[in-house]
Amino acid sequence: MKQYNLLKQVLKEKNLKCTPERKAIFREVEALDSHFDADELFLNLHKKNSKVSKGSIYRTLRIFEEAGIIRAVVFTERHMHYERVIGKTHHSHLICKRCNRIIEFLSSKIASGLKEACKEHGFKEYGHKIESIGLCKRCQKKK
Amino acid sequence: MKQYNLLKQVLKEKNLKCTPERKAIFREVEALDSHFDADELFLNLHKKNSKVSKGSIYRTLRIFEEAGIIRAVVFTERHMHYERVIGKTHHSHLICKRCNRIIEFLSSKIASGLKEACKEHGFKEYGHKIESIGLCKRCQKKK
DNA sequence: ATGCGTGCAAATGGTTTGCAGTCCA
DNA sequence: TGGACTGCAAACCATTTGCACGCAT
Repeated sequence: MKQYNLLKQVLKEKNLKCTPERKAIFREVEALDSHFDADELFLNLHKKNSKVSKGSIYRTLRIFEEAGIIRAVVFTERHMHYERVIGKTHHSHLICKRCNRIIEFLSSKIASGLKEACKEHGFKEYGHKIESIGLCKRCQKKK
Repeated sequence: MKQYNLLKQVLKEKNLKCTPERKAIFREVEALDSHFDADELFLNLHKKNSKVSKGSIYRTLRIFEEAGIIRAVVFTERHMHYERVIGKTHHSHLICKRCNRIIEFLSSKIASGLKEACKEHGFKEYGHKIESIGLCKRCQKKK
């Protein structure tokens, strides 16, 4: 028994259908607490015998992103990464260039600074990403 | 007579050669005040009869990015965008989802919030990107 | 001289798309 | 029932790479 209420609501708003494939992807996204990409999703789903095609995954991820269920985040490599938005606090990222580790953090200063800027420019914000690139503590010591 | 001192210094540090192609790309990057992508660079250079190949442009952009001369910024579309870092203040972006306009802004609150977070996690920052996605003033009125 | 850098073109690979069949609503 | 979805595979397209030649050092 799963809570697909949110999913159904989102899909209904956009006049889209609630298919088993979309449910499976939604379930998997909910289960993942860290960042993920299309390929991970594909592999995870296949391990669980939900054989959703790559095409459908890409199509669905776009829908979920537009609906604000997930957001695109890191682009160190050449493909897209996502993270769930729903049920997570809005945080920023420190990304280690060496080991690719991602440290999440919260900052009220940054949040309020951003809010001020939006107000000043009459900008209506949907979401944001804040990413610092550098070396994590561990990797600094490595040389 | 151009100032290639910075370029030469950067290249020497990495044991790389200062070729006419790299000079041309550097000159073009200096001339551009707004964001750009590899293709724009390619077209601009060809208009000016500097026939640098796409391959070399991509190779050079990577070098420049690693050297901190430029940085990668917006990814609304499926290809990479860059902006010059040298000679520009460190700013953040408000990106309009509808018209793709980019508003640059500065915030000391955000800067200090980031600095705090780095300190707290022992993170050595090389650079960061701060991007808000939403609707600009003009596009909000459009409907 | 010599080996790094370039142009060119072919290869890559994540993502998109067209199509025919399937299946929610 | 009928249009929306899916799987599949081909198409896309920005970026990367291999190679032989050319030039900076």
